[in-house]
Amino acid sequence: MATETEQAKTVKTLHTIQSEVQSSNRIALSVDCVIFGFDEDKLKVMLIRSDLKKYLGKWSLLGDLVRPDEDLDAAAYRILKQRTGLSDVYLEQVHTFGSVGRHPAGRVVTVTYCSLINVQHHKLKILENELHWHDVKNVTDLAFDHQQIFDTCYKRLQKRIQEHPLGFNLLPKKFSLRDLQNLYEAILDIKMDRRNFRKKFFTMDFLIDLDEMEQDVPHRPGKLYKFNYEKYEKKKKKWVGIDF
Amino acid sequence: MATETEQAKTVKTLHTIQSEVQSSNRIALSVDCVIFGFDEDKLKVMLIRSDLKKYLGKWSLLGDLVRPDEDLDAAAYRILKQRTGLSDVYLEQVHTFGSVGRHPAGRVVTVTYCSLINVQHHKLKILENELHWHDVKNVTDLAFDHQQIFDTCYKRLQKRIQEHPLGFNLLPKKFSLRDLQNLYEAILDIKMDRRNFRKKFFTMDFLIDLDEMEQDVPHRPGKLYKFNYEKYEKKKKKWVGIDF
DNA sequence: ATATAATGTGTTTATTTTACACATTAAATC
DNA sequence: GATTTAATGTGTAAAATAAACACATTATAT
Repeated sequence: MATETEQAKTVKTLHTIQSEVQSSNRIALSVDCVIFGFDEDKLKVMLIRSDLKKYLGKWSLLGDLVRPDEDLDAAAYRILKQRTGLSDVYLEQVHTFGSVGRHPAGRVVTVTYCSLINVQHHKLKILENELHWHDVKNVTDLAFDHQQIFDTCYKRLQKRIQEHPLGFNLLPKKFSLRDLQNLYEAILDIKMDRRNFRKKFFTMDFLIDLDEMEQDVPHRPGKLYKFNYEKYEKKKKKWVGIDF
Repeated sequence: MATETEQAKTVKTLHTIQSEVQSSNRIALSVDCVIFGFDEDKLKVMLIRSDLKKYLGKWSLLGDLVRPDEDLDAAAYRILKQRTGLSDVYLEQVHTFGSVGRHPAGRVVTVTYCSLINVQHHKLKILENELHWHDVKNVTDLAFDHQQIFDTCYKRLQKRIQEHPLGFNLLPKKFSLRDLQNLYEAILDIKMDRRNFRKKFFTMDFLIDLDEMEQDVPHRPGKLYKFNYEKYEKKKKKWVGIDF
């Protein structure tokens, strides 16, 4: 750490000093997106092949520099639009990574976002660099510090899906309870009791029974549901208690 | 948003193109710290008076530009060391704010950190600009977008203190259960049942009974405890279930 | 028609949370 | 030094939630 030797001699607020917001103090800023999808009952992440010499052949996240006149979130949306063609997607800022040596091209601080998309709703734009979906179970040894970034985003997703109705962004509008359970089991990498899982969601009472059945399934079709966002927004939990 | 009109014509990975990590694309990057303390059974936050014309007289968070050769976390520790003199403090990155117009001096993206310190362990360095502790209940109308930043960090604290043993960073090493409950009540802004609160913490079994009593209290003294970090690290919860 | 492999449903038990009351202790007061 | 005071310290019953577990039902495939 560079802090130990430094002590406040002259103290100024950052916010008083315009001259410091200068070229010599500026840093390249990028956005990296961890784009999750759910397909064949597996959680997938979108990766692209790096063609930077140092990381040749390795997979990396999708990112780009933030433009000087562009909001951070807008930059993340731009990446998503470019790569998936989708505009209305779930997007959440997760963490900013800024180690001095994280990028071989120089100092690049990256703000990372987690995105959830419905793989049915988009067609992968394989333009170059082999844009691919990868099973999250096989994601290892990414380029740059992207493994760390991916791990952080995946853990965040695992946590948040338990507390918020994010998962529905990964499913079709109409889904069966089996689909939903498969999603949770894939993301959390656990098995759950089918009966208690159903009871849980029925008790929460945020699913709308569409009175439709699955089509073209090899066995007895299940009922289809959609998520009731309005009701959720009204009745969602404030909070709970102490538990660690 | 600036994204809607833009579609991928040429697609390149950020990470292939060194020339783009250039001056013209660089952005000023700052760190802002929301430093919390607990005193007189109230949650406090450290603020400093802004002397920027536009926000003259308003309170603002403590921050500074990140140096080109400095890790993000190191920059945050530097601020803390400068302002509190403390080195070993709880510090957690919370969110990065990067709206184009958020700073009057130009484009400044700020990575915000939440810090928890024990007010007993440090002496406030009132060097200039009236560095002060403020009751969080009276924090309104901060300079810049600092109100939004503060709100975000405070909410994060409220959430995390329920799931992780952060709170002990705000207390003296030895504390009574009453101290602990006052802390939780102050941070969460609720009242809790004293008996159930005790039962909760005794059941978790992370408190070490020091066989000492409070001194100089106006009524019956309570027992003193310290937090057992080792035991917590071994036994902490993996996770729970679906609940929203 | 039969076998198959899933869906759909309910009960029982254990655990956790909530609500609530009284005895105990040290300091402060008279 | 006896009394009052304002806390601490403890326990139990009821309610809500979570976990464990089994069988009937249905559409498809054979």
